[in-house]
Amino acid sequence: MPELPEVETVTRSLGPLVGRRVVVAEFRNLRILRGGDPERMAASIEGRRIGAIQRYGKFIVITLREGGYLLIHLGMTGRLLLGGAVGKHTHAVFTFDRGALLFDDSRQFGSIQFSQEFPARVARLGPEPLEVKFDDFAAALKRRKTRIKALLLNQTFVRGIGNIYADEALFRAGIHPLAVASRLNAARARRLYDAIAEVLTEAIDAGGSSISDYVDAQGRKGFFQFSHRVYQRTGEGCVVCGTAIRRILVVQRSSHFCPRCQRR
DNA sequence: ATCGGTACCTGCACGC
DNA sequence: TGCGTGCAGGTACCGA
Repeated sequence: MPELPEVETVTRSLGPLVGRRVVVAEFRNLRILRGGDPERMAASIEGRRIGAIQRYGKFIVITLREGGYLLIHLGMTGRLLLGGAVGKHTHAVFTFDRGALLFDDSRQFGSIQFSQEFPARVARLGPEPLEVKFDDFAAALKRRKTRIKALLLNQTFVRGIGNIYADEALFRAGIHPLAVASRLNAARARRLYDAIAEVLTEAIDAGGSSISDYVDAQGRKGFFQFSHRVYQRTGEGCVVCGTAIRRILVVQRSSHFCPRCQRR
């Protein structure tokens, strides 16, 4: 489900929570908790009010007005829902003075963490792809010998790009997923930089990609999946040249590309 | 220091 | 109908 555009959409849809006071924090599955026992965590959260709700890459950081931070990652299948029924995969429930927030995650790759200080996991991330300067992006590319697809997925390089948007950006830039990052010339670096900004902006405007069951906190689906040009289109014709889209594995992840538009 | 492979979990589509 | 296989938006950890 959630890469930068989806997490951005979810974060925006959490707006109604700002100013609400947490009455009860209930953790029903401890696997998704990071650091610390559930009782102490709940005690730290209960009674505090929601301040800013911000996205850093694929992380959501909720600042509590009386101190502390709630860090939420949606993993592959995590959802945050404003209200609704507790289900089989509901792992946390936050009840507010008005309304409730449920954390649902069938694969349990997501996580919730409380920390008094600004979370180190977020501090370690690379820059936002929509904020990084081209010169810094190009210079960082030059320093890395790994394949470009792997690098785009590396959250310490840029934060927020996942498998869908890596493939879509590489297609728009005409770059093969196995191209070596340090060997991309300035023109190709520029095309990639622009393609990343373009695809992420379009996807945010579309409310993200709803591949299976992704919805924002108010249950709304995104529709950027209808604009995917290569992702999960293996065997279908390229929208530019008609050549069949191919799928290969790069660092154990599916990579979809057009063998004609994205030459090595 | 950087890189690639693997583990972590559940659900679904598919072929037999 | 059921069973096995492969695949799925994620990160963290391990060894080379």
